[in-house]
Amino acid sequence: MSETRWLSACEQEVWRAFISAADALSEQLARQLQRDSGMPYTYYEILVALSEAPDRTLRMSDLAGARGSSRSRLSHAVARLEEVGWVRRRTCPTDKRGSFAMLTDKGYAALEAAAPGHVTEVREKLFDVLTPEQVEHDQ
Amino acid sequence: MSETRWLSACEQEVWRAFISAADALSEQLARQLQRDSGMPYTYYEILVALSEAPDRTLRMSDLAGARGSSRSRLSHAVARLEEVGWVRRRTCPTDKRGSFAMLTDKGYAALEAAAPGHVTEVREKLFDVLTPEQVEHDQ
DNA sequence: CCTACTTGATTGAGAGTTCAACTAGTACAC
DNA sequence: GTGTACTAGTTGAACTCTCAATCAAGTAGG
Repeated sequence: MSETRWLSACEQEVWRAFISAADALSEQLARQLQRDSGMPYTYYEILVALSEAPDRTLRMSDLAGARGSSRSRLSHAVARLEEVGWVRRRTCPTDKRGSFAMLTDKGYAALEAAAPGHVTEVREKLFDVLTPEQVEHDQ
Repeated sequence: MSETRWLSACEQEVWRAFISAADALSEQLARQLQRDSGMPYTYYEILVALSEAPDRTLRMSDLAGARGSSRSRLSHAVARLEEVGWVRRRTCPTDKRGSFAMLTDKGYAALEAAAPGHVTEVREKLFDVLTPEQVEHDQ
């Protein structure tokens, strides 16, 4: 146990500004999605990942791995998404423990409907408040 | 309804990198606090805000306003914090609708115990991976 | 073969958040 | 003063997330 390296006043300021800005941003985006499209941000991410996969299908573990999500979280989420008919599960024929999640047409439609509002929000809340130099710098 | 201004491939990359980094960071910090001190990050923020207030006391609405928290969330949170004895409520004598939240000695002790681990995590996961120039730039 | 270990995924309980009521007290106008 | 609107805060239900436990299926080692 070494001594704690406390933050200087300046570091604390940077830190608090950063975390509160980041939190505020992701909260606003989550709220917009929930309000306008009835889905949490994490579900949107799942739909996006599936929509970009071949056959709109991914193994559960790959889907969990892609986002930093736990298996358990994903399992609950996909269960919910299956309830609303946006995703369907299939068991893997070669490894019977495994499970595929597949985006349904209905799910794809839901994603298509949600995307414009979300992208617009990302623009307004992130890119429109950054200068092009800042974007370049972040890259 | 105007046309959606979609993100360019480059913008999308910046955006995804940003959001996943920010999420990963705040998740790690939240996990560390929960694991080592048994409190969620939002509760830690409440304790910090109270600890910095005169008499370690704040009106509920001020406490909610300081962080971007909803009244409801704060109400539930303070109820929980009262259960574990870290915070006590007092009604406001001049406005009987109002309510004060006050950090108890036990709550202050819990905060003191949690702080070193949290600050160390902030250092390791944020400042140690940034160059001083980057910190300066962010400021 | 058969036990032991690992892996893919699910389940359930407990906790925090949100949204929409709802209570109670204050302010302001007529 | 009395009705109306607003403000402070709480409550309950629905939902998501986490953690630990569990199950089922594959993989080794003897």
